[in-house]
Amino acid sequence: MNDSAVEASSKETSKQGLPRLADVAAHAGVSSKTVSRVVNNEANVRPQVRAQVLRSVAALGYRPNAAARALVTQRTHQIGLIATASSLYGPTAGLFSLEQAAWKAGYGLTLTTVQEASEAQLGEAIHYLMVRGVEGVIVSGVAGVLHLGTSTLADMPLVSTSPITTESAKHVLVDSDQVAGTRAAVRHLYNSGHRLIAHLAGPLGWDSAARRRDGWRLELEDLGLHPGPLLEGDWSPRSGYEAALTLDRTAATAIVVANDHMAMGAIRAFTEKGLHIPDDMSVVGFDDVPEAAYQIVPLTTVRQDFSSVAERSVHELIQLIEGRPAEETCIHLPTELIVRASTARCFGNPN
Amino acid sequence: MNDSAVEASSKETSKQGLPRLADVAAHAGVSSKTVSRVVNNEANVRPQVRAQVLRSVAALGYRPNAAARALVTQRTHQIGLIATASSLYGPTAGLFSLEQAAWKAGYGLTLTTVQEASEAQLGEAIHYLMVRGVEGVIVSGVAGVLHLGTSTLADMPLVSTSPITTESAKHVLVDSDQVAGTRAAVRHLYNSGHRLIAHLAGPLGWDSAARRRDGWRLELEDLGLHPGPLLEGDWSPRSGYEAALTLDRTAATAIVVANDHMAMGAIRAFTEKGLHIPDDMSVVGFDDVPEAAYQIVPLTTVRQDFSSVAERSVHELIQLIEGRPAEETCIHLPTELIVRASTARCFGNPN
DNA sequence: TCTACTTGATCGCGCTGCCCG
DNA sequence: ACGGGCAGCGCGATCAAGTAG
Repeated sequence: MNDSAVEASSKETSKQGLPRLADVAAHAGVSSKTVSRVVNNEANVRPQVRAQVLRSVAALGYRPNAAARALVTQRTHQIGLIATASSLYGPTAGLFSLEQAAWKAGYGLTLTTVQEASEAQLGEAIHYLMVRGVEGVIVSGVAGVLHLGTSTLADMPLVSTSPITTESAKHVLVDSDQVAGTRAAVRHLYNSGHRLIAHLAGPLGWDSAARRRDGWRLELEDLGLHPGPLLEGDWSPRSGYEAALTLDRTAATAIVVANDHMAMGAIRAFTEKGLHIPDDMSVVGFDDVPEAAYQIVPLTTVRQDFSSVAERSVHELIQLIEGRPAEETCIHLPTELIVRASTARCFGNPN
Repeated sequence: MNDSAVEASSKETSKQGLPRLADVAAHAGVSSKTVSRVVNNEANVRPQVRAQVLRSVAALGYRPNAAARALVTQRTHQIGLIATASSLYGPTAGLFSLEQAAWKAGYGLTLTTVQEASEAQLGEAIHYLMVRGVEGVIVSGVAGVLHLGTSTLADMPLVSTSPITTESAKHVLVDSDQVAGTRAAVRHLYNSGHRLIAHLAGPLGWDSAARRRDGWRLELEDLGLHPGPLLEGDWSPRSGYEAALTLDRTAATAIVVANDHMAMGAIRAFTEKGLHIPDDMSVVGFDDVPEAAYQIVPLTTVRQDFSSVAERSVHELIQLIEGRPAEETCIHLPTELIVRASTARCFGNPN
């Protein structure tokens, strides 16, 4: 049997039926303050007493009441997460890492969603979370640049994957290095002989989409090349398919796509048009979703490390919450180019 | 000593710097109880007074303190979500629907994760959530059958996508009708002339995987057919790829795969072995992930309506929380077979 | 006696429920 | 019909009191 059995014995009371500090104290024959000391791992309790209290805690299945504790300490150890309501791979991939990192650090996660990154919706979301007592906020996978007007909002520790206009020492950006990601993709294509390199961007209202486009353009310029056609999708496979259908086959020999799912749609479209991947068209995705490696044409892509972003976000946020100022306010984590079979040497340009 | 009465006419105080009920009361020139009435929309407040209080609330930017309120009312309007830590499409797809449904109903969502569906981990997770004051729990995307031993756990309103052994009027199952899903897939293949129909299952420790396998087997039996080979993966594209590699090409002309991502891996494997999809092998997936329609061979699959499952789950949970007993304890929502290009008529069996 | 350690009584966090005028 | 006083939810903090060396 379980020695820490959670069996409700007969005596203790509480409106919820859960045992309280006082019940443990009575059971252990000490004062409630002593129980509090033990529960909070304070010093200056005799090992004997501590052990006895611990035994009573286990016997009664006592758990401290978070509301009461929050009321008196003014601390909730809760983090709020604001996400855009969508099942995009990127935003959801880091979610559980976020929760686990928070959990390890002793924080809980309260989730809320917004439709768009307007100041109004963001403000509403943050207030919603403040009412619930969160001590900091992570904004993940939200479209644009964040504007936070009022002082109470600016005072809230906040980590975001999008840049924030508000001047505040309590705001930090943590994200993959999008620019470096598409730069690497372009360089890979260039080294394979491609000179006409298109880009299929995500919705350019999203900061991450804009930054991926910038990386593509910047690298091309550094290479002395003119940017190829620029298309725009909405992250969905369908939009990738539709955008790729509009691409003139003579306009590019390769395309950098802003995420894997649009890349899959694009490959489907190219295939329908009779182009062979990669011989007639090289395609690079972004994200490295799990199925990317197992497409009929395994996808060359830029891998993002979503867990690292999540863990770093939680880490930085907790620093902020606990009053340590951020050392860097913009943290870009590396991406990695994964070369598979959707890119090939371009023989049109034997370089 | 402390003339705490009327110090705060226009200078609100509180440890967090946030205004309290008493500050609003002072500002509006009423008692704090009256402010409480207004904030909680209680009756018996003159419109004039109500308006004045509302004005003060707005002027001070007052938001009620959730911890204090929870402490006294024993209600938090928080729902806990227990999920398995993984970025599987299914579990995450319904997540934001869950949050939005909860939000609409006036509840917040607290997230936690478990590694496996053991009683110990689940009990731990539920306790973690109880401490945080959740009034009900949704268990989503967790592997096996749930065993909840102790009485405090059995008393917690709980909605799950997995069956629960515990006898409790407060536990409800809401999920897609997995059995009907794979049954429909098998029937579709049968109607296309297939007689050798294999199954690539998810990890059979997962209840949903077991139920999908059952549907496959049951339909086959109803059709008077022997079940074809049964393979098992772990939901990942890689596992689908590896499992499909082991399938003897004479053993089946079609395969029902327990999710789309394994189906993609399987298609990749078949393609490598020189089989053409769908001519040499028909493949049916499960889920209808967004990219399924945009594969080079668009995937025939069984669509699950994750938002409906999520919304229904929240609905049922709130019924339970508010003391209305469940009318049904097992709710299965319909799935839909989406026929695309990965299945074709089997000419080996001209039927 | 003094110091170091250990324990307990009392109060109040911000809010709502009860009961009163 | 309307508004206010007061108690107390469960916990941690303060400070005083107790025990041993």
